[in-house]
Amino acid sequence: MSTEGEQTRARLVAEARDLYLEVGLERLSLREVARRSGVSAPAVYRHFDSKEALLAEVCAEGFRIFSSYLSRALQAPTARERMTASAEQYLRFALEHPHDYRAIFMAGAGDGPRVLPLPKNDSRYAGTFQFLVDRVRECMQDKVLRKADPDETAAIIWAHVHGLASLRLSGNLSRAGNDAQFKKFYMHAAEQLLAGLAA
Amino acid sequence: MSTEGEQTRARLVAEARDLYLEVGLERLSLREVARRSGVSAPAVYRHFDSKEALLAEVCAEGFRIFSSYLSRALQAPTARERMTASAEQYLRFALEHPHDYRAIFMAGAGDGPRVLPLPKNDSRYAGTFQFLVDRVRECMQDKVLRKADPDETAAIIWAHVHGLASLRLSGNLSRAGNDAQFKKFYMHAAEQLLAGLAA
DNA sequence: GTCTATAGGTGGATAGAC
DNA sequence: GTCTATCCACCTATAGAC
Repeated sequence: MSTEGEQTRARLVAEARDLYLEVGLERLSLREVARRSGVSAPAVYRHFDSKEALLAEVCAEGFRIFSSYLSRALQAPTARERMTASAEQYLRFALEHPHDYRAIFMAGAGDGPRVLPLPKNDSRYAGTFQFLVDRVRECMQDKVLRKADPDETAAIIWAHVHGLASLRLSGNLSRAGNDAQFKKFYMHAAEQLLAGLAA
Repeated sequence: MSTEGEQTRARLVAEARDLYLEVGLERLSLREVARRSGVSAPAVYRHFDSKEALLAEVCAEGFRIFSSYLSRALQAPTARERMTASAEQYLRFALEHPHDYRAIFMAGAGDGPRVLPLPKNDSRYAGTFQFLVDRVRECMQDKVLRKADPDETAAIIWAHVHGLASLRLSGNLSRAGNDAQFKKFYMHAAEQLLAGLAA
């Protein structure tokens, strides 16, 4: 069971998430979140230490959704299918949750000014990379991929799917048609990449 | 020769650019640009209609630098070398001008809220894509690349280099070592991609 | 073309009553 | 835990004198 306080907290996170999906993290204000949640702005500070703490919750939710997409790829029977399914799920997440994808993988990082509450070296990024490395190792064991440094091969594959997702969300691959046509295109592209990496 | 007014205008663009390289476009304020330029904030409006107009100049400068990188690739003697040199110059630009690369290719676009003054369907993006398509056509004529839809092949290559650049700038390919090591890695990666697309 | 002064707004965060 | 009231910093942009 949940106390009223917990309900308010959950409401705040949900409304913050909705607002973030509308206007983006940078344009999200605590005042508006509070207004939509039916409480006053200062009340937010009874549940979160700062705006950043609230946004961290919003990001965490996005990451959980992302993880659920990736984990679906594990149900495929063979190593090769798990590999292609991972790429497909990754791109599906990007297309179906563009704001989350943007926040997680396209937002400023590195030496630029940080807007998001995701720390630069968040372990969840390493987890994503490790997931791909594991899929690559499986494929190498099954001689689907050529034996090589799994980290390097995983990086190449990640760059490939991230590049497709990122350019698509930026509107620079609009020539590829609608999402259904784009999906067909990127599965075709994935096959060509695998051909270059095949055993 | 240049009037004082033109000098002030140039000074404003230069200082805006410096500030943008420090704090990013979102955190750039006209007040600070004016302060650094040695003029008052309202004076900016004698040279630019709005903040956006000033930022458009800053972005244009980044695009000009980007173009100068790409054009260097045209000096290579063969189609295949022009192709790989294009990828190399693209990635060099991203590594040597990370803020510009971020502003041009990684910033919010598509359906998200726009921060930058670059319009969604700016012709300069189409120009970048066309440049790659031209390189691909050359390679197909020289039978370096397999005959296929040049647009599709160019998109795959662009996604590949953009993915590498983007993940690198996001800090997600830090395992690849320093920039020199990373450069070696991505030239290696490019070879593997070309192998998959080769005739 | 530049200035001072200011309008008019948004934002995060706090104080203190209840 | 929630409220009202408020502080303080910052922003873009304009008005009008010089």
